[in-house]
Amino acid sequence: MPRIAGQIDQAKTEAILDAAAQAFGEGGCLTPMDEIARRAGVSKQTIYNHYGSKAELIRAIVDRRVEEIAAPLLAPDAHDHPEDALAGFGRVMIDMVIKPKGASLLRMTIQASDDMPDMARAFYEAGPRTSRLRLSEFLRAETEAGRLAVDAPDLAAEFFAGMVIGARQVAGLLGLGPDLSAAEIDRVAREAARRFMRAYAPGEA
Amino acid sequence: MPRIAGQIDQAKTEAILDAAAQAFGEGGCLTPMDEIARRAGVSKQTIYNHYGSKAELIRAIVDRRVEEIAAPLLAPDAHDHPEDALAGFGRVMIDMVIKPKGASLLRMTIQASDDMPDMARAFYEAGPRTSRLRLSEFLRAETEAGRLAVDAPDLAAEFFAGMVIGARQVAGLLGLGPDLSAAEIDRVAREAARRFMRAYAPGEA
DNA sequence: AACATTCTGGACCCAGCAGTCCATTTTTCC
DNA sequence: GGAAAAATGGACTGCTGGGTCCAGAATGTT
Repeated sequence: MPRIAGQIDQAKTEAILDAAAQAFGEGGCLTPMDEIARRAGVSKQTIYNHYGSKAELIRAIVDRRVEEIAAPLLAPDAHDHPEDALAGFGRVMIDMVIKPKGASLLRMTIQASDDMPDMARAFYEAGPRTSRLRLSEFLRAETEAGRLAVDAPDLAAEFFAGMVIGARQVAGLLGLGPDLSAAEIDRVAREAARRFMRAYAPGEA
Repeated sequence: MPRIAGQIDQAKTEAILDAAAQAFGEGGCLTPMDEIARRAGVSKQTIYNHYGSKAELIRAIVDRRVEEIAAPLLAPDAHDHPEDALAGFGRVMIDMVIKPKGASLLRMTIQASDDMPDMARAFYEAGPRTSRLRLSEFLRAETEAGRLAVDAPDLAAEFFAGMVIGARQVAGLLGLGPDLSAAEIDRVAREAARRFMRAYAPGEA
């Protein structure tokens, strides 16, 4: 058997995926396949050899990006002071939303959600949903440890996530730049954590 | 001069705009013009008599919807207890984000933001931006009156808006239903207001 | 009644783009 | 070197959808 199937595949597959992710991120899902091929330095036919259709390609991008982006979003570290743990968690969330990779992923998913509602749901579960769950778990644990007084962890997690993300997500979706430096990210995350601690401080009737 | 120009216009213009807004809201901006014509009970040519192109039609929809939707978002009433005022404001924000009109408007604007960045910016200024500003103004006034202790009103406004909106906005953009009853909206808004008050309560070092 | 204007509906043109086909070249294994 | 698989590139198909054109009908004005 010549050309052991699936060895060079891997390399080209990656190249195609990267090029497509970048192109779709910049120009939206309406970017023609010819351009993807051009950017990937690959013939159009080759794309169709690896991915059967544009829809499958998009799905592959979202699938990969979702795990890659959700990875750094670990549960807050319970060994820190809760305020520091929250601030760290907040920083990662802001990063996720602001960085081109994260922003364009959401953009793509929204655009494609009409034709593939299942993918949209999968994205939501893997992304926003799990981040809230992890945060909610953390809040519950801290409450049990007496360092916080959170009665409704899910809602509180929603609150904190909303605080740090704010309008930045929709601004990004509208193509309005990030306009937030690393220092500002840190400041926002810290302040959100501080205020959240106050809102849920234990030891009040 | 026969057929005084611009009288029957008005009625048809409205019909077209309504039909288009609904159609685009449901199926996205990719909905064909033929369907708009069909829904409006109007010939395609007539649409092009009123609006020169699809882009202009979209722009007209966004322009009208933006003011119509931002209208109920008045500044919180300073005569109420601040917590009640905030809760009321929060309810309106959630409504805005959840209701089909608001959700589809944002969706449309995002989809069209590639081709018309100026419109996207105008939407952002008229929508999210002004709501934050009004809230921020309110917080500043309440702080001066000694009922709150907000040091950074803009950031605090961002926090509160984020709390009430949370992930509901992106869920809506992904086509995942509202799944929030009027009672739940009220509960979320109240709880957010309560926690916010705690976070920014005056009289602490 | 005569006329200007708009509306209708349906054919029509044209561009862009997903996806296919194919003759030719390259790669990799035996 | 030779055969099988895969890649190339470029022509090609087919469809969708924006926008136009036009002949005739409807609606008004004078």
